[in-house]
Formats: sequence, C-alpha cells, structure tokens
Amino acid sequence: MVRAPYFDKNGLKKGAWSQEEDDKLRAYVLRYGHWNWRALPTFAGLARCGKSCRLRWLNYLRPDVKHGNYTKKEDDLIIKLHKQFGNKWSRIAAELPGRSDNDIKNHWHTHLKKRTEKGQSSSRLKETFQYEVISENGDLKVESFVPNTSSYPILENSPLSPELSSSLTSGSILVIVSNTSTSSNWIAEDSLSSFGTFENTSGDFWTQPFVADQDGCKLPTPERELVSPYFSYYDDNIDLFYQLMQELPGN
DNA sequence: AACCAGTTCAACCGCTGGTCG
DNA sequence: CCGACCAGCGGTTGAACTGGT
Repeated sequence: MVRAPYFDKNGLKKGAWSQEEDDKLRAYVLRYGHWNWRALPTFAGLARCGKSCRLRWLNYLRPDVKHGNYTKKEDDLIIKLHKQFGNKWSRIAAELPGRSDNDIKNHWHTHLKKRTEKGQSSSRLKETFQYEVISENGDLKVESFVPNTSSYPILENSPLSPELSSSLTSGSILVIVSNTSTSSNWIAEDSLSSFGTFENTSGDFWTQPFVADQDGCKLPTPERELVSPYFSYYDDNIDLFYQLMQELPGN
C-alpha cells in the first residue's frame, strides 16, 4: 500500500522503505539519536533525504509507536480534541501517547470523520422507540416499543444479530427505529443496510468483544466501568436487539 | 474468475516558523 | 534586519487492499 521504491534525479531513494533501511535507521537513531535529520542519512548509510528519515522514524520506527487498533477511548478523545483544536494533528497527537500525527490524521479521515458527519447519531436512545414494518404484501405498519431497560446504546454500523434477523416475521423489513421523545430517527439507514448484509459478515463480529484487538488490548475491568454507557460494547447492544425482537408483533 | 470502485495508509510535497550567522 | 537553513506540520498522492457485482 505504498509507493514503489525509485531514485529521484539527485540519486535519493524514494517510496517504500526496505527492511534493511529500517534496520539501519533504527540502529542509528537508537545509538546516536537524531541530532541532525539532514545529515543523518549520510552517517547512517542511507540514500534517503533527512525529511524522509524523520518521517519514517516518527511514524513507524519509534519504539513506542502504536499502529491501528484504536480503542473507543482513543476515538472519543480524538473527536473531542478535533472539535477543540481543529486539524492540529500534532497537538492532538500530543494527547495520545504512541500515536503519530500522521496516523491520527489518517484514522480521522478514514473512520472518525464519517462518524461525526453522520450527525450526532451516537446520541442515546430515549425510552420510547418507533419502528416501521413492511410486510410481504407491502403494508406499512407503525408500532411503538418501550424497552424494559431505558437508555440502551446502539453503536453505528452495528450489524444486527442472527437471532434478531431470524426472528423477524418472514418477508418483513424493519425500516426505521426512531426516538419518539425527540422526534429523531437515527438507526434507520445503517440498520437497514445491515439487515441485508448480515449474512456476509463474519461470525467473529458477534463473538469478539469490541475492545479486543490483535495485541490482546483489552481494557481492565475497572476502566471498563468508567466508560460512558452511551459508548458501550457490542455485546451490550445485542441485548437491546434481542429485547426488541421479543417485543415485536407476532412474537 | 475477472473486473471495478471504494478504502486504507505510508510516503511525498509544499509551506511555515524558529534559529543562527 | 535579513537571508539561509532546518525541523515540523498538514494536505495530498498513489499503490495495495477489499468488497461488491
């Protein structure tokens, strides 16, 4: 996913870094530090410009740098800081140890920006919900629903569980779930599309906790308890859908 | 299987501000 | 004060990857 290596007219190498180059740069900086980025490549035996070396070190080779697997807490913090500072990525990165400004910038544009642009759809559900069901013969039916437990969170892009999908009346489509207290309907689009695509999603989604990542990064119990209930975990959300289905007409 | 469009992210580029002679 | 040099920052690019048809 990177540019192919090539040499520019000055004989400087550009594009993707090789393992050998990484090793040279890492070894040099760890041993001597980056006293002068411009001069560093010459001393480190690299055919790169200092700028490129600096970027590679800061974004990739630094010992404490983390990649991917952003936690919910980090996402929320980035969103909050972006509201506060705008596109000041280095300022935002300063609040997230181990994250480079470039990484945060990419993460913002590929994940978080869309999330915030979807409106404040992460706002909590109130106590009453409304949904529309289109039956096989095309009839539209509007129903209300009051969950046993108030304020369940639903995350964006949460595919519905197999249990929920299968418990729908054959041929019927759940179109909208709206918050009748605030007149906002906010599950609509994502949930609808999720209905159609659920079969294609991996079963891992339902068995893997949201906080789990490849590094086995799981929040310890005390920290989990501090997380806002409105940014809860998928397994919590499933309960709401189970309950929704229990209370749908015909069940 | 092949193609296409959308997504992701490492790396590049140009600009800005700080420092020094 | 001014110009040169440098590090750092943020926007953009482009190739690999992914998912849909």
